[in-house]
Amino acid sequence: MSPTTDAAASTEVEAAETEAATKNLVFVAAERLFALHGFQNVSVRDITAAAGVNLASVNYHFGSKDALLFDIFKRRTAELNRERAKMLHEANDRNTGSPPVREILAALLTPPLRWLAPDHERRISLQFLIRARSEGTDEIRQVLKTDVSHLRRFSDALLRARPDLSPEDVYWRLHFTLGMLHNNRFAEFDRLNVLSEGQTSESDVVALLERMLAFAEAGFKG
Amino acid sequence: MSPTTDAAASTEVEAAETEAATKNLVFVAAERLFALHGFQNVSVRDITAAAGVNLASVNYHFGSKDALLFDIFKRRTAELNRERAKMLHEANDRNTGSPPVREILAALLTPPLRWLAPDHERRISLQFLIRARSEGTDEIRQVLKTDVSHLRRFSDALLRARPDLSPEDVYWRLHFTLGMLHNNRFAEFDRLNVLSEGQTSESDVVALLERMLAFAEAGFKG
DNA sequence: GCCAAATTCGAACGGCCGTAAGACTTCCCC
DNA sequence: GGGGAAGTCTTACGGCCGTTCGAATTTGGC
Repeated sequence: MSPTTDAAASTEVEAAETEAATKNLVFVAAERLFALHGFQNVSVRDITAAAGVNLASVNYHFGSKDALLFDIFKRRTAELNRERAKMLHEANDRNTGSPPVREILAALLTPPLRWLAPDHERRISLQFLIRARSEGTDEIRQVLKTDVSHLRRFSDALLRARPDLSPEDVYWRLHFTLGMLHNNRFAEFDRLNVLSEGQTSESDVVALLERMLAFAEAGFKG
Repeated sequence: MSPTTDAAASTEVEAAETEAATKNLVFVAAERLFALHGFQNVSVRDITAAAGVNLASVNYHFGSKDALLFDIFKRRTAELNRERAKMLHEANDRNTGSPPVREILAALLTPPLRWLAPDHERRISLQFLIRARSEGTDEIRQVLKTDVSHLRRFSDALLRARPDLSPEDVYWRLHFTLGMLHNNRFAEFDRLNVLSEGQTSESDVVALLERMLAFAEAGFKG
């Protein structure tokens, strides 16, 4: 930012995320590059060049490249989980007793699929999260393995909705449902378009959510 | 192999794969390391050290590290697709008219899940394939996107089994089913064990196949 | 047993990487 | 407006990377 500290500059509408300027520039540029090309294929120099900041900024503001990745992962995961928890909570309020399976699954799948919409502000964040889940550092993988408190909310809810199922049944079906979700990166959509010879114009994420919900709910019905 | 060219050495049961000795050592070591640690995290030096061969072997026998990866990918993909095609063919023979959905899905899922068995010779190959699918080079991703002839066999079969479904329905549900499958790397199993607090002793792949088939079949029933 | 081709080997090259050190600038509070 | 903290900049270090080259060695046909 140029040294013009005019008071008029405060009229900019750039939302709340403006704590340290360059720290945020790095954060956003890194998230985008990681999401598009993968962690290992993006260098610190790529990030700082894209952000228009100095090379040393990453290590100054985040400590290391690994720590930067972990920072992005933690923040976006927290955001996504917050939206999911809110929807699950609302489903609980809407229903006396346990919500039906479909509403529980909707609370799990709707937030990430909303993010996936072409014009959504968090579209790149979801791509980042999906990638970080499989390509991330050992630290990230450790968190995914050990911190299951978030998922437990959903498995508990599903167990209450379907007390006839064994916990193992619920865990596996939840696992399958998440597999369906995590498979939705860009390339796969393309494959779909090739398979269907372009007959489908379904970049419409709402329709995709409906398909996924129907499939997963049927899987739980069995 | 030591220079003992005894005729008795031919009694070894090492199957067919013995064309160039070191070329195969490199192939096997690279597949294992790529599967366990990812393409980017394994150096040519790691591979040749694990294989017990000279550093230059990779470039001499395969041309480059990328070409080595692509070579492994091509061979293992062909093997897997061959087994799937065989099962689909047998399902066609078993049934007059079109095979039921379950048998088609079984032809798709059984081979990779068989490979996943703890003592199976191709266990590491499947981990490699799952990893290459998401972390591979642009060349691999290009093949996955454009070469859909293999998957088309299955979508065609499913369309014949369920002529009431639109092609789009079939494509998406097939996509979901593959997502369930591709999500089965090692780490995820661990998460399952944590979630279920160790109550499940289900490293049994047969039971996993049954669960996946039931879930996917139900998804297609809807 | 010889020769040419195929393979293996040791060594090194150029390049990009993450990170750190130190000088310099900006900001803010007293 | 002086001074210390916070941030930015330039520069470079050490290290690992994929690949290559020419020499040494092994192999296979005659």
